[in-house]
Amino acid sequence: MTASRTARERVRAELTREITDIARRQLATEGAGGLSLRAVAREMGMVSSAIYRYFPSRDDLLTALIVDGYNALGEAVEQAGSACPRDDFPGRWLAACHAVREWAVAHPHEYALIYGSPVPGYQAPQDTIAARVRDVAVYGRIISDAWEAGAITPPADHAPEELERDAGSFRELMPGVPDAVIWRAVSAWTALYGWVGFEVFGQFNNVIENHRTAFEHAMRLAADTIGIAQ
Amino acid sequence: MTASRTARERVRAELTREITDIARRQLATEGAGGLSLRAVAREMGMVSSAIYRYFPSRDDLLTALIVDGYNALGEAVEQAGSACPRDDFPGRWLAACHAVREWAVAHPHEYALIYGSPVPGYQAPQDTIAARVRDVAVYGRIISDAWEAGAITPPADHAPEELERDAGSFRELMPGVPDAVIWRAVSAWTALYGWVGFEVFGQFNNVIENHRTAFEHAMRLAADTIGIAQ
DNA sequence: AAAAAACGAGAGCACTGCTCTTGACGGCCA
DNA sequence: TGGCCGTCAAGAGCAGTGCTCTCGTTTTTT
Repeated sequence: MTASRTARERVRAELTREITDIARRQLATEGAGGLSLRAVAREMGMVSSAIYRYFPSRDDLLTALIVDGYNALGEAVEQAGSACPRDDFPGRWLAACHAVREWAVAHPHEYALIYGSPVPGYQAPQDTIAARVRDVAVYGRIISDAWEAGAITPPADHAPEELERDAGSFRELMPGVPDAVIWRAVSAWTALYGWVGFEVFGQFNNVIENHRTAFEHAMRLAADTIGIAQ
Repeated sequence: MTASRTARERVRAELTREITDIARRQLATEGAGGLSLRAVAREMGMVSSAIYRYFPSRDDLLTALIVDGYNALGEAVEQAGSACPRDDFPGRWLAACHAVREWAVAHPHEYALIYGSPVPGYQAPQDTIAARVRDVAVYGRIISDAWEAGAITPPADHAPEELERDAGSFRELMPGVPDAVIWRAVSAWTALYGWVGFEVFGQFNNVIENHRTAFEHAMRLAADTIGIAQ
């Protein structure tokens, strides 16, 4: 079966990959709205209708790029997290934060695709949910590791009772962690992506210059909120 | 001069307003990408080229909507902030937070326009910067009021020296407030808009149900970070 | 009343996503 | 080896978009 694949399926896989590569380049320069199937076809020397043999619609091509984006971001965060000693929880936290920020700054349009406003008329298919949690899983692991190791000072407050059910999805990512810490982690999470979004989408233009330093300071404050000893 | 205006300029103002109204409705249903000059013209019973007498390009129409959005959001936050007793700083903070969240949930596409990923190829003109700071000015005033009243516990840490210049823009919004508090406020600010963005853009779908309660809890934690006594 | 400015309508250009049909090529079974 | 079926690129075409230009008409100004 591999023999039969070699001929046709191999060139098909190659072309599919070439399409996504060109599309990703277009995405990086023009943004999601400027992604044009016809332009991709033109750059490949194909006629536009031929692209539809590989991607049934523009949204399908976009979906492929989104999944790639999730995986690329997730991989960057995973690598950063695993580069630190396992018991250096502040270090792992900061490394993961820097990873997502640096990836986002390097790939602003791809970041916009996965964490920005949803592109109009586009509905994320189920294929994406597997890859979309790779980054948050890293944060969850850091926090549950830290809690297990006693490196998180238990907060004085506790979460509102109404939120007991809502914490369910997060408990799976942070097993054993009490709800009060979970909600503090969620809050830090929103601060992280809120900052990155502000920076990538230009809200900090002409306001902040030392982006990295300011970001790290903010993420230290976020770690404080969680209770990670620094 | 008002007499001469009445004839032509009045119908012009009326038509301009009608165009933006229809465009805003289209924006609310289709999103920024689905905003079509031709569709607006069609709905007005005009021919598409006539629209260009009122807005030189699609981007200009979009800019008008963006400015309107900034003003609407800013007004909502201002009203919420002034509805509280002036010395109830946690109350003012929470009210302002709820205001931006509720406005964003009620007008997701408009929120996406002003706080989401920038629409491709669109460059925000200078006209917008006047209206864009109305909401953050409210936060700045709450915090500087609170600091002046001694209602903020001075933080133990201080900000990195490198960030002294970067804090400049924020100092104007929070006169008299020390840098350490400023950066805590910025961090809370990113947590606020990070949360709202997550909720509006669907990252919390199938994850959180009691949005309002969870949001308020997170904003209380943010107030803690700033040091606002609750 | 005459000149000037503003206006709506229409045609047209270049572009988009997408569909359908046509002809050619390549891998499979007899 | 020969036929056959599926896959493929190509082309034409449809409906839609932003935008430009011109042409009469209407309104304002001089």
